[in-house]
Amino acid sequence: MLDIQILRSDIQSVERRLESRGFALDVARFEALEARRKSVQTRTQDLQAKRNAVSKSIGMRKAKGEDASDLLSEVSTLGDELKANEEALGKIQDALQEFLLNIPNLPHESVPYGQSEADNVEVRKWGKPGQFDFEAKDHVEIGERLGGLDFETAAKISGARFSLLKGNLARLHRALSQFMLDLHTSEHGYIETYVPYLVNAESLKGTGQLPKFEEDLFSTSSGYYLIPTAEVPVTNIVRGEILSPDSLPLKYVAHTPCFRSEAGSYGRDVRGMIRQHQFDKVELVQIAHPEKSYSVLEELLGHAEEVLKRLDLPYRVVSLCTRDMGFSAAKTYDIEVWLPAQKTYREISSCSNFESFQARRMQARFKSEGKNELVHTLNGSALAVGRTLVAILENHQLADGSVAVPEVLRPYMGGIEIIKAS
RNA sequence: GGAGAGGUGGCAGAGUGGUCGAAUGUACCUGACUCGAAAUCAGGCGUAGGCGCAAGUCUACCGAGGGUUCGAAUCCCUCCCUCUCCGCCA
Repeated sequence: MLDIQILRSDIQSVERRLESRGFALDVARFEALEARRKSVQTRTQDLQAKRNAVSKSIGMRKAKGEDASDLLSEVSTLGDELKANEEALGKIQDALQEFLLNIPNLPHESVPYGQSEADNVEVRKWGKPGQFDFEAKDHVEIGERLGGLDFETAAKISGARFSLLKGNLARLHRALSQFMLDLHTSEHGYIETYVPYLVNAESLKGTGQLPKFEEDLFSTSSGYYLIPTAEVPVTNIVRGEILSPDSLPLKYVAHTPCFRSEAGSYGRDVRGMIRQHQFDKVELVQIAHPEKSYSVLEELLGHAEEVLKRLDLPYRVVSLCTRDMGFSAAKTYDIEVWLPAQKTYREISSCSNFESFQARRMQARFKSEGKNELVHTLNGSALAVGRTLVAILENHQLADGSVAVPEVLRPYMGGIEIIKAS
């Protein structure tokens, strides 16, 4: 959520900056709501002040045993007008709140201007896409031949866009998340967390998924939502809190499943486990001092990249352009891993600085020289586990259809070096 | 799931219709005393918002949301959460 003060003071520049990300700010509507708010609020508060003053006098007279009937008749005429004003004010404030909740974040000045994915700017590349002296197979074929990847049974159990892993591939999947958690806790200084996978609407509003993106979420009959990312429960740890400045930055890591209904994505990535209703992710979250958040973003990005380096997976980092960024982000880097079968880089991580956008929704603050100031929130996948599994199968495949296990994972795999068909 | 007890400021804890944004204690900040610290004394010390150049002033907030009343922390309704006991369960 944006600070309403900047809409009041400089709406033109807000409009311009939002236009760069394809959002048309309804300036006229805002100004009309504000004008009405101002007059109704002033009137309401005047009436409240008057009522309070008279009521207080009534109390004082009654305490002395005096008659107060003149005051009672005086204040009774206020009632209807006050009630009407209070109701009107409530409606205006709800409308303003809804208006604000549906405005995306302002892009940081360093974000490249662009219309689509094609305008994202490559920041760096690491590793060389492997050369295969045989036809590189995709992960579906590799996995099915290894007997560890079974979409048909997953479809029977649940439906489309679910997967079933077995044997060494299931173990590899577990090894990946263990490895990632261990790396981030022991070398990068994150605190491991275990969090709820079902959350309330307030938390989703805090991180920006609600009210605008309800259709992307799965929900339960009892009013809970399944988390679309660990960002939601982990970031909401600080919702409504006032932190001490020396506790910053808070660094949390969580391994969770993520559930996305991906309405509207039908037809995209229908094959394989690239786009699923359920996938695992190891997520990094930092709660940072506003002055430090951009150096924290670089650091967090580096932590995600480190996973790929240790797994020996070629990748590149791109800075998302204005139109490609998510609703809540001020700046986002995507990490894309090389997939030999598709002969292209595909997203495997997304690292963002939300500045105070989520913090304002959550009222997450810290004490700064006696005053409360909003924190900045950041997060990044490090990494999406399912897609990492895909990348390993494809990049480390061997001519005979087996797959080499990256060295750092072998301790988690009971020393297995090669996954062969069973 | 059943029965009961609760939710008040950073913490503890008063307050059951009126001058209560809220006693008191404690923590914290400032000042005095001290070479310094402790102790003591004095003052300050919640959040969000409106109006105002400012000084300031007004409004709202006692788990959340409704209601009764001239007036609600206090009464009524709904919901959430915590604790105790029982049941069930991993």
